[in-house]
Amino acid sequence: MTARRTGRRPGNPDTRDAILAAARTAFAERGFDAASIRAIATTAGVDPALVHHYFRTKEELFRATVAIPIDPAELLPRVLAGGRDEVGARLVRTFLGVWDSPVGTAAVALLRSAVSNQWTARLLREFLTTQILRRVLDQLDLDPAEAPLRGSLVSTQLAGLAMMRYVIRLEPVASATPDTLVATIGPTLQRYLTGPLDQS
Amino acid sequence: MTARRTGRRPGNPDTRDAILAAARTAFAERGFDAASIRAIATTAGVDPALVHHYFRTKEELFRATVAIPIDPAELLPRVLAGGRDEVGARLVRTFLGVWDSPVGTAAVALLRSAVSNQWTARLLREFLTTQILRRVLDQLDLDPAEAPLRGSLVSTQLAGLAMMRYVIRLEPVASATPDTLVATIGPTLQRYLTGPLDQS
DNA sequence: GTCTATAGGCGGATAGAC
DNA sequence: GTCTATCCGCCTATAGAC
Repeated sequence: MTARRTGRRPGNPDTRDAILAAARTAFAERGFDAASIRAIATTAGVDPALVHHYFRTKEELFRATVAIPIDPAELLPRVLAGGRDEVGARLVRTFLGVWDSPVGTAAVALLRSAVSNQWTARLLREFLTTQILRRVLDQLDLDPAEAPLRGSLVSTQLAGLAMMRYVIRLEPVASATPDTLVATIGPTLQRYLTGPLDQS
Repeated sequence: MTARRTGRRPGNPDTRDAILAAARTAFAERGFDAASIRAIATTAGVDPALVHHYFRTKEELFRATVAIPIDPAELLPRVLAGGRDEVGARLVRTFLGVWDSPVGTAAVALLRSAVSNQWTARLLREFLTTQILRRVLDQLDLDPAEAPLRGSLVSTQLAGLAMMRYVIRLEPVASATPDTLVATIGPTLQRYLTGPLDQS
């Protein structure tokens, strides 16, 4: 009776991590459909059959790839702490912090895949609504009648920022400094969250 | 020597149009990679080989699908006419008019494909920069040092709007009336185009 | 113009030997 | 745990008969 009788995942941890890392970049660069298990296995230096051995299906591999590294419960308090008037700026800065980090690879994978694949789109939509938007909106104590619209407006701006900066790579947004984007896009989010909804 | 000795496209126009229509919806719903010539042919009620007969390759079929119906030279004057202070609002309204129309199907196809396919991403990027942004920015007579940033900021907001409304279908943005979106997002574009770039 | 037949490739998944 | 062998499917594209 060893100490790890429960919760132990099957397989050699090193091999498993190598597959996960290769899968993360593959899904981020090509999206769910275009990424192939065979290519991922080659990059990881393992046999394709091993990928199935560890993750059973391509879908479960994708889930393991994107689900692990994003934990909004840890980040959001930092966004919501501090003055209510700077929520927009802090939201942009935190957002960029996640996407510019290694963790952002998983986010790119999710966004890329969500566009050409129905069930990943649903995954993204549910992640947005239940994990991010609801928490932010709850904390800001908004009019319940307006909150959903405010939340989805924020989503449009942040999704577009991610698309242009990390997927399409449109300049100069793709290479702009976080400070520039915080200064320009922060006020937009601020107005979507706490400003008037009709006129600027 | 008939009147149409030159410029006559090969093939039966009806069949050709049926293929084009089927291709437009297929590319819009599934993106370039996932859409198949076989499925397009089935929807159009023709033989797969005919698709190649008319359009040679899948890539040329895609080009014919998205290139024809979008002509910014016709729309942009409407956006730019009138007061400089309402450019943002008119830009949103025109944008929604295009995407909500049948023509918008081609736009969805381009956006969806651009995410999982390099050469379509380049197609979209060049379309944005040379056909849309340059014309708008030129007409507004902006500081040349700031114009590129302003243009790409506008792109982030419009791309995100398209993503959430037409691809991910996040509510309530997906079902919002044009008036609502013009009132909320118009001011954002207005500030990106003519407002201060540092603070709101 | 239209269709049949097929070449030639890559994909996910599985069974079973070692 | 790891790998070989293989099934079975879908794809684009082409040659050539009708």
